[in-house]
Amino acid sequence: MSVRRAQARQRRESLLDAALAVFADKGVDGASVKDIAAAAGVTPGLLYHYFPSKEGLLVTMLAERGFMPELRERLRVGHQRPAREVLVELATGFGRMLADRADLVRLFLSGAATDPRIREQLTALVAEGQHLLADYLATRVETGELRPHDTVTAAQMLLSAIVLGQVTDRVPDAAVLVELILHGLIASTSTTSQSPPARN
Amino acid sequence: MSVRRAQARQRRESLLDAALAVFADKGVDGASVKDIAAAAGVTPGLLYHYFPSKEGLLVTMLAERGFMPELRERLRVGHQRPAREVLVELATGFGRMLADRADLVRLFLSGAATDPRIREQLTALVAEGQHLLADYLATRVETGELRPHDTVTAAQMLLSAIVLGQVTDRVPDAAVLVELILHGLIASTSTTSQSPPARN
Amino acid sequence: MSVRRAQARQRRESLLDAALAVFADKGVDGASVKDIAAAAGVTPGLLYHYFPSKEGLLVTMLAERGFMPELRERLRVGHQRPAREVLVELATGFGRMLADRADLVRLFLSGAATDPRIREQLTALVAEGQHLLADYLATRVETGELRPHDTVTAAQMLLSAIVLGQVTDRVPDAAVLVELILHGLIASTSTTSQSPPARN
Amino acid sequence: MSVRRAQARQRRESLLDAALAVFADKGVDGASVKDIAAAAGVTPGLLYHYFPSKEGLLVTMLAERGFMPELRERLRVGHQRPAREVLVELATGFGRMLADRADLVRLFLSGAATDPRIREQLTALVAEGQHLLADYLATRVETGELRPHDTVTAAQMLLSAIVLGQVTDRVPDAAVLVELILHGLIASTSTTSQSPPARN
DNA sequence: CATGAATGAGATTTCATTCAT
DNA sequence: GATGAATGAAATCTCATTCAT
Repeated sequence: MSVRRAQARQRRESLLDAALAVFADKGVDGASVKDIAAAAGVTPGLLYHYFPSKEGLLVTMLAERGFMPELRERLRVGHQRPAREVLVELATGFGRMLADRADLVRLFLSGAATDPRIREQLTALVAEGQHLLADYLATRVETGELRPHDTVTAAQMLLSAIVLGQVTDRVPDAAVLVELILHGLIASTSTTSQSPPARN
Repeated sequence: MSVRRAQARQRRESLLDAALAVFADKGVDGASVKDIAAAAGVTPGLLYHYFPSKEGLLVTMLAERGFMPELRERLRVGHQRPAREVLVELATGFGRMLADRADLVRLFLSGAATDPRIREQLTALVAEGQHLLADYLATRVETGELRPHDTVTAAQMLLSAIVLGQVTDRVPDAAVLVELILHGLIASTSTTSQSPPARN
Repeated sequence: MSVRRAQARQRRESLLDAALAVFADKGVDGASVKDIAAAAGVTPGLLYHYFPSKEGLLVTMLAERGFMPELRERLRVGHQRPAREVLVELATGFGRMLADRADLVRLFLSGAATDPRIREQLTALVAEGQHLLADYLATRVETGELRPHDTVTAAQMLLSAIVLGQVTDRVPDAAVLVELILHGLIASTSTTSQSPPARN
Repeated sequence: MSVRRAQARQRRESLLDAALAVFADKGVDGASVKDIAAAAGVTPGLLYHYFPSKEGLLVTMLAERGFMPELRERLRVGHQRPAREVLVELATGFGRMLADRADLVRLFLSGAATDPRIREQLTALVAEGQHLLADYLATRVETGELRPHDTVTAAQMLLSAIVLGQVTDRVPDAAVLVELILHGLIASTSTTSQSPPARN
């Protein structure tokens, strides 16, 4: 009985993986149920035992294979550590994550135009990302490391540059990016002289 | 002779317009050739007199209705005017342009995932945009208004924030954005002289 | 389990039969997929479950309904029996076979002009036919019944006359044909003068 | 006025040539009017000034570009010359002609199955060819060079071998072919022993 | 659980022919 | 004569989904 369950879960996972791969590769509309089933090593009919429809498979896949979990993990940075360190780390890691999951990135891009569900997820994703990063920035403002500023917009700037850089194959250098950002964020005039903007 | 030609050109334009409208409305895959032809007041067959395929129509439409011309116009900013003024103006205008043509932005992004020709167009677009803006920044560096810096990355940051903001419906405030940017760019008081981390 | 399989095979056969009938009736281009499906009592879509395309159906049909098996059977003649008897029998039977399946002959010839796979099949068929007949002739040379000669060309002559005769509706008389052939092949010396069986 | 006429005739010829080439290349159904017009360097519309329809163009082309004239020329052999010489010459020349006009050969083959007009032409062609050759053979019978025999079937054998050889890329050697034929036709008795040209 | 045969609706594309210019 | 825009009909093929086995 438990074996059955395990097999079943396995199948489900296979299908989700296959769905991600094939959707990313051919786009949501371009991918046929047959393609996905084949990629998962099953027959089309079986897909309908695990998911109600192609649509349902897409939704579930987005929920279970989405960026959210990893994104949260990655942005749960130590709020006590200095900004430059944290931001460079984050920019690097975030960029790498996007590169690692190029599948999903492509899918989001191609799907955002067409599919309201994907669009929604993308928006939520961006919102959450900005929010988490902005929160961190706010704590650094409180410590006095950073000057008061519109942290959400600042977060947006950083993340946007990384995401779009990924998409257009013009990945910016993390250190440079952070350096540029920081010189608009650090709260002092003369402080700067104490910390000669290095570049990793 | 000329009348015929003119009418033909007209038809072609109609088809491109219809394509833009219908693609934007239903997505590339969701839009049928029949839909587009109907929107242009034409039989589906005629579409193939003017374009080789649905895909070809999409590519051509993006090329001819693309942002390039307007982008160039908009970035051909007065190189003598001060940065803050110019950048706010540009951020505002650029953002508005994208907003006005949100359809196109989405089609570009989604198409880029599928069609290499569209990806190429998009890449060229981004490159050109960054290049033009970076050039302007460089002249301001020369005048001493801005400190030496990696102008390309700076340009990318500004533009990315606007574009992605558009896509995710989180348009940043132009003034705020520029203010943030500038505080890393302005060749302010004494700091800069001490730390001239240039690249460009 | 087996029932399903059997039914599926049955369907496939139906489609092949229908293809042969309809192609023969209307020509390859004149026959629509719809026609063939209808003739098989099936919806057009199903055809693509069994065959990759109309063209693929044609190729497969020619391969599976082709002459090869029967040809081999027919040419596996008794190598011990005298030439005249064997050849007349063969010419008659071969001609009859072609006549019975005139449709197939025409499809082969016309398809060979278009599809390389069909051309290949046809070439193999011809080669095999010549080879088998030539082999038989060679054994008769060894027994001394026939004089040494280019057996392949001789085989080609006989078979060509029958095939082309079929295509152009000018089927030659088997006995006459063989008689003509033999009088160049028989190793005798003066026999010929004794039996001048003319016609015309 | 005469210039116009000349140009018009030129156009017509171009179209016929183009039709032959394109029909042969793609088959009658596979060739579109647009293809043919393009191959002739004109627009589809113009084709309808010179011919009533695609069908009409085909018929006219077959009539004006058919094998008949050349075939007749080639078979109008000197009836006084000895058989071996004439037949070898003829087999060689005929084979070469078919090779030179591979276009037409292919068209006849592919079209014979579908198009009754082409079928008809092919039949007529073969009939005429056999007739002409048979007539020659008959005169040689009268001179005593050849023994009495079914000259039509003999002619058919020779021509079939050449035609099918052409089609299946197994062109037989003209000399060998004629040698084989002759040894069934020559009215001699002991000749055979004098010239036992074997091959195999 | 799992298969894969079957369907029906619809999508893209082709094409011979006509005719205003 | 010559063009090429325009049409309408049809053809090939795809696909999500269902269901008997």
